[in-house]
Amino acid sequence: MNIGDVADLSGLPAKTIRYYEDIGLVEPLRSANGYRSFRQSDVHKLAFLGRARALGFTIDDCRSLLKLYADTDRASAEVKQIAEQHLDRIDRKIAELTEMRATLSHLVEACAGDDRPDCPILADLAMEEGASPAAKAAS
Amino acid sequence: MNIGDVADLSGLPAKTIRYYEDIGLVEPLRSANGYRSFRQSDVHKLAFLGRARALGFTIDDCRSLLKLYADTDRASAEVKQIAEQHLDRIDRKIAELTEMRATLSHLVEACAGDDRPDCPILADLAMEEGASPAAKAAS
DNA sequence: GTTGACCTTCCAGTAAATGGAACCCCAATC
DNA sequence: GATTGGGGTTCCATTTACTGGAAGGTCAAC
Repeated sequence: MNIGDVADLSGLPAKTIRYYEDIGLVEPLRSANGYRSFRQSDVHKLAFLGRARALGFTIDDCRSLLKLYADTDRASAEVKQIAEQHLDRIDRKIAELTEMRATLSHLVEACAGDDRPDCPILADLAMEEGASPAAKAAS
Repeated sequence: MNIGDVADLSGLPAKTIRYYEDIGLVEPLRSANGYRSFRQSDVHKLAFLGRARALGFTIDDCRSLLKLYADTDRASAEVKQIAEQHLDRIDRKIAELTEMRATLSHLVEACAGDDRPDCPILADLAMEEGASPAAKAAS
């Protein structure tokens, strides 16, 4: 199978598939004309990668997950550990974004958003006197 | 003031401050010995940048915000628009992460995490028969 | 035989820093 | 006076995970 077909099947852009070969995630064969020639197993692996990436796993995680998938003697604990660590990363990120969101939405609400120059958002960023209480609390 | 002092005052690493000069966010003077010489206004600007970055604004947003801050004839609407767009970005990101989190935590819960090889996480990524209902629903 | 859709490689760029090497400056101490 | 230590300087490479684009080879069809 050529790269275009695999792209369609796996949902990954051809460019990304080439990149994945580059970094050693897949190793397609080559046809006589130099075209990459993908086996079913390559397609399967790429789809696996697509789903892992969609869940936010890093490429490094994907590498480990693929290795574990190939190893029928694996302990599910190893897989679970990777997933749990990723879950932690996600939770931390969500917490961070939620905090940003809270501060930012207070500021946005406080801003008139008209043609006058007075702006609590800028005032907060500049730590001016009279900036939002939230800003003062955080300082 | 030298870069080290400014780093302490603004909370930004010296390396980052140099980077910000590189991309034109600050323009410190230079002393005779070639050292950067920061004015109060530079320190203030850097602290502003630190807070804007902490709220997740992009460097490009920061550039715009600084420009607006400097322009006493600005309309607060312009500031608010930048902030609202950023709020949207944050919301989208949170939504994305929340979805990942949901799927992933289901999988993690379903995984025994012992020394046996059977693993719903891998099964889901590989779209094997018997993978989680969530995975099937998503397909 | 030439068009058009494929495919190839390689180089550069993205966002926002960060790490490190090699080297300069300055004050204090032996 | 030499050296040590803690600043500072520049420049280059690396990070993450691709993505865009240029220049060119391949192949089936009209």
